[in-house]
Amino acid sequence: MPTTHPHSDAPHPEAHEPDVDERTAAALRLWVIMSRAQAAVSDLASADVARHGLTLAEFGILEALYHRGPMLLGEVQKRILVSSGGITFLVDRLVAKGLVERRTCESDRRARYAALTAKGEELVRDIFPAHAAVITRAMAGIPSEDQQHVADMLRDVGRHAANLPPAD
Amino acid sequence: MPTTHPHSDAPHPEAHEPDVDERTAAALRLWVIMSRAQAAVSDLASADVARHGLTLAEFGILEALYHRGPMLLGEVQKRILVSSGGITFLVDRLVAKGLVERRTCESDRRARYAALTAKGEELVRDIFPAHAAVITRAMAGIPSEDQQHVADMLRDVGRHAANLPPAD
DNA sequence: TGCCGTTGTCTTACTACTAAGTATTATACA
DNA sequence: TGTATAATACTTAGTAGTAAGACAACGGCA
Repeated sequence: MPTTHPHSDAPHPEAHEPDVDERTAAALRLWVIMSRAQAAVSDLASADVARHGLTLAEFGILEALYHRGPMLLGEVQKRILVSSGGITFLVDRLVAKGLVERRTCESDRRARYAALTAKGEELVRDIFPAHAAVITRAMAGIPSEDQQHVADMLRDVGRHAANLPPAD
Repeated sequence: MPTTHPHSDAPHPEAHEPDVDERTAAALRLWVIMSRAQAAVSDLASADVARHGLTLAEFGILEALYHRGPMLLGEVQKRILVSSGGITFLVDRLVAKGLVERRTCESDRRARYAALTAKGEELVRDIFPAHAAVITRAMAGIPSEDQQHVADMLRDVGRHAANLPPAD
């Protein structure tokens, strides 16, 4: 017998069938799912660092400085994917919190380094392990043995997208 | 002979080795790569819809309404992943542009539907195919035959992250 | 019926950024 | 050398959102 749902799933008369080929439909589905996954993990990570009064972007800077040592503002900017004005603003905030200091660059007087203060270093040491654990647990949705492979493919997506003409 | 790089890759004295196990390191790498891929595709998609004076969030609403028909604001909100205030604001903007209209709900006088106007419908019909093509090309970084599999895994990451306790 | 917790939208105040342009310094070249 | 171009950080103004809460209406229950 034909089953009938309590909620009608007949399409609304004002709805339109998506008329795309299966290849396109698969890409669009993947794009939506990737965005949702990224947003979900991002929310989780944000909530985690927010407990310490930090933005995800701020934490990213601290972590980069912790693991790489002092960096030029422009280098940090490229790593964190933030605008030029944004990096100035973020570093300002971290300086105000006493976690980061600016240093002049001997060989280029335009450039400034950002470096962790002792307090900043201590903070990263304190919160990094738990933060890494949160991310790791979220990412456990992908089997450990597949993670490298997925990462390789996603890296390719990033490269692909970055090299695509903005419009054509 | 030992090759020497022009740029020293000796770690900076103020840098710290990340002391995490390989499993954690892999998860963190994947997280960074996923974020970058998402950001790159998002930038591309934003630039594409910006040519028509739209935000990505605005386009998402239009597309959802086009393919599903009129929806309650709350439904749209869940689909677009935006705050409750945000959906009001976004729909306001789309109404101001003449692309969307609000309709009252017969059975619940609190609720409002959002529905495309003729102009909105025409706009989606105009720009959706090219937009889908942009996304598809970016996503081509992942071989077509792997896309379904990757989508399944990422969906799991999203579920994982959403169900994880905010902090523990 | 009248109350109470819930739901759906909207309002207000705020925030974390971006975009665009400026000042300064470095670099390449005639 | 002097000049044009590029790179680096910063400034200012603006924007797309969020968070918290108010208000109205619904639905269950005594």
